[in-house]
Amino acid sequence: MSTQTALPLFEEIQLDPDQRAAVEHGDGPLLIVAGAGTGKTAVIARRIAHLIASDQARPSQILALAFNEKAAAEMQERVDVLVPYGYADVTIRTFHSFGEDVLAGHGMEIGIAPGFSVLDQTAQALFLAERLEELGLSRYAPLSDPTRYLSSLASYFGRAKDEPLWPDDLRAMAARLDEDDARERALELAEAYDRYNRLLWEAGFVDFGDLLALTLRLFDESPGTLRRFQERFRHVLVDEFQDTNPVQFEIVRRLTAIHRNLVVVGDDDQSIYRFRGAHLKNILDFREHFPDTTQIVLRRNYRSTKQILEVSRRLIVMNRERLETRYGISKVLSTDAEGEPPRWREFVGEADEAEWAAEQMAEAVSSGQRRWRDFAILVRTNRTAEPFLRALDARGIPYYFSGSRGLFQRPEVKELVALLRSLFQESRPEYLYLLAAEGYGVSEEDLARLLDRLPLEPLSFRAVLERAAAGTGAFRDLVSEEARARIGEMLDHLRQLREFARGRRTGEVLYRYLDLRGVLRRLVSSERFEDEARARNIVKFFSIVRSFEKVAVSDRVALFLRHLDAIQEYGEDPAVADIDSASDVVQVLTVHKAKGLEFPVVFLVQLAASKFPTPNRGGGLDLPAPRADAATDSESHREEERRLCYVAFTRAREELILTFARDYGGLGRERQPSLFLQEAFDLGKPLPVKRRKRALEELEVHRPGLPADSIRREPPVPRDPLQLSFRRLEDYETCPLKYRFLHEISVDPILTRDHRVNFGNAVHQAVAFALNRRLQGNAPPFEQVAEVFQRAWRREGYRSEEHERRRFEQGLEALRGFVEREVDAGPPPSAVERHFRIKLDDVIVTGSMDRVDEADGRVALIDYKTSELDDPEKADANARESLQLLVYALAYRELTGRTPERLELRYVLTGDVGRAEPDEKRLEKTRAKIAAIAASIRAGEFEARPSERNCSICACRPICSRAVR
DNA sequence: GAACGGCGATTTTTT
DNA sequence: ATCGCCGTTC
Repeated sequence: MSTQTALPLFEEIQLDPDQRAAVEHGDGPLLIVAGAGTGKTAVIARRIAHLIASDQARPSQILALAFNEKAAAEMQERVDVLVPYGYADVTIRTFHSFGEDVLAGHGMEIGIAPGFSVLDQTAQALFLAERLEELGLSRYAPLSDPTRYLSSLASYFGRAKDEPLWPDDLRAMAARLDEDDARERALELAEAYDRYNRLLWEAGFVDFGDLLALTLRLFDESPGTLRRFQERFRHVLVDEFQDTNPVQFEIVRRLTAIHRNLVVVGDDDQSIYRFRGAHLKNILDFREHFPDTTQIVLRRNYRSTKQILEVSRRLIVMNRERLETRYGISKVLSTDAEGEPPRWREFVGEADEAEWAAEQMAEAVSSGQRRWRDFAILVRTNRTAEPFLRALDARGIPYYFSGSRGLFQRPEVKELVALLRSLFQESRPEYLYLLAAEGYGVSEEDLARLLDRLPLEPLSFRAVLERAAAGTGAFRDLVSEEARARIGEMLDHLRQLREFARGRRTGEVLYRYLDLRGVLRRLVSSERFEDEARARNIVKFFSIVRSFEKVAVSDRVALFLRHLDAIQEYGEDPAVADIDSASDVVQVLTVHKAKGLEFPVVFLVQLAASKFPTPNRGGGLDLPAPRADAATDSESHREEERRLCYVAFTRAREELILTFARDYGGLGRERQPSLFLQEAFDLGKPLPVKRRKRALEELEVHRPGLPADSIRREPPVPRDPLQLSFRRLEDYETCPLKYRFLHEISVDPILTRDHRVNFGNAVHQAVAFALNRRLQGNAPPFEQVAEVFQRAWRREGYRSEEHERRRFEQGLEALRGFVEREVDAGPPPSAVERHFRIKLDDVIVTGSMDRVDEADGRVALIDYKTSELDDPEKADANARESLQLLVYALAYRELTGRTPERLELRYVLTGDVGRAEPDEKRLEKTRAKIAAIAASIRAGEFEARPSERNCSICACRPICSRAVR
């Protein structure tokens, strides 16, 4: 857009010749290829104004579609400025809201419930979860974890609607797949999709995808309705066309089929939404669909310096799927602005990189050259932004970080959730723990001493806290004076609130709590930027409460908590609150979020190999298309990433600074610079790899972190002799903090037990019983085994009675097979549940082998598994690498002086067996691993190792402040 | 130059 | 649990 600030008399604003041609184009299809910074939204707005001013259309005959609300709002704003007073009823909408209107007005013509409601993402997840059993799933709802695929299913259904593909299409495509396994999976998904749609339909719901897919169906099945829309909207304009998906394109094709007044604006080089169904082919093939289309390429850039554009171009021409290569056109951008060439810099560690960036900004601001808001730090992923936030925090630089989720992970929100649960869910003492630790600052040591009492007393955790606060009897000197006071205060607040909560709404209860604690007063009067963020997050949590109040039959806290359970269980986690974008703050954004924005100075960071571009990983569920070969797939992923990088480059007006570090932790070697850095700067061959400087990164861990986010560190206590079991080793390996929680603080008694643990215990007991009887010489009848199983069965944790029933059946069935295979037949065991206790160096290792077979002079150690085995081919590898079996092998050798010949994992549910021979190398490594873990424990190292994978199945998640998602 | 094995890391976001 | 990268091995 022109930098000159003309008065809003649109005839007078300068247009360059190409822009003018686009604005004044007459009838018929028009493709405007608008490179970065060429003023495309301005051109659409100007064109709308021109259509009106030149009497080609009345405002009500114009429809402008954008793909998100931000873009629609911006367009609206510009049109409002340009159009003379009183001409404001141009229809400017997102595709989805346009579809919603169409369906609201005409949906009944194809049988859509009048007054349907639209399910947002969260509501859709809840809907799916509630009706999971009705979807006819087997593979995609495993009994061990029925909701595992829930969000994948939701996005699979969404992708299908983006096309759109209907259940019969999916079935037909599935049937054409060659491979049996792939075909079965695809058919299961097609069936579930069909049932999901029917359930939605019957309940009077539509999901987001339906807003488009059903609109298209309506147009196809109700020609009269389509006709009405065609006659009403004589001109249709589409912004960001490169990010539209097929169903959106089909909708605009229908709408413009008669008059063909379709204008699309887009840049094939900025298509970055493939993951949500956007198809580059919409824009690449536009000319095939409209052979008579006029094509205008905007080449004049009004944003960046020549130097920035040159580097950007050097990068983007590496892509093959482009309009330039397709049609031999030129998209070279021109500008008069000159500036410094973009520069790149490498650093040793990620903290250096972040601190350097923060320092650069601080200097420019303190010298008066820049304001904070002139800067943006662009990151590829939200989760890697942390070092930058830390560096900004450390210097007191105000910033805005737009994470896309994480509201429930914020300590201020966790505290509120813990409060509500402590009030109304006595069965979830873990939240009482969390409230005490995080909300009221009771120290971990004090809490640990209280937890230690728990197994000794017939008391609930709450009752133990009561006694500790009262300081009676055995509890008198258990906790510090300070802890006593804090626990007392907490219990007092809980009592007051429980009284207060009778007949009151959730929001009122929360408000009362905040008032009691003086939280709002503190936050509101604070000058600190983080406190404002905290306050906004609390407000956002309240808005979730409010939206629940709207739909809930009755707003009791208990009901809200169930709602919250569901939201959290199905992986929904709303974004943290937004800040006022007008503030003078540095913006830390993902590249996706930065699209459409511009900044005088852009730092694009973490441009290192396998950070950006991200590795191509399948994930998710694929529509049953004949799979493209892997090479093509990974190439098109790389091209999408390259476009993303191009978008990032072209956000910069004056300065573009690219950085990466050699070391981001992890990787045992130095990082290479990103492929894109090499391409853009023509660096040629990657630089030689050096070993990474380990010590530096180790220090990173101890750098003062974000407040309240790390567990308080205590001096190591004497830990000799250290006793480790396989379970402890594994827990420590997974996450040292998990080890500390479970085995040192002993939080176990207050955690809610997972149904898988209960299931596994019951099966194991039955297996052990049967094997023991066999060992004693007489195989028991199956009924007895079943009885043991039944007695060991615990009912906790299942989704529903139906789930529990099916799981029980599955267990029985598996045991039946097991008894046939291994009790009624086969060799008898030599030992069952063989306990051991051995000393390896200075560590006592304990454990219990499920089964030992010593027949014909060959020894086999066997462990029974009740987990599901997806791929039987992996069984041997699992056995080979099983830490558990390796520990047992070491133990067996220690006990008997001989190495077992074989290690086996037997999967009770499927009957699969994984076999391996223990090899000396692995045994040695295991021994070393045990020693290393022991050393770390002795040194008091309990740094959390949070990851989605670890945390999502971790029992400690409710009480852990380091848990992710 | 292919095959294998160890090791580390595990998105992006809108409606 | 899986996949990609990269170094090692044949």
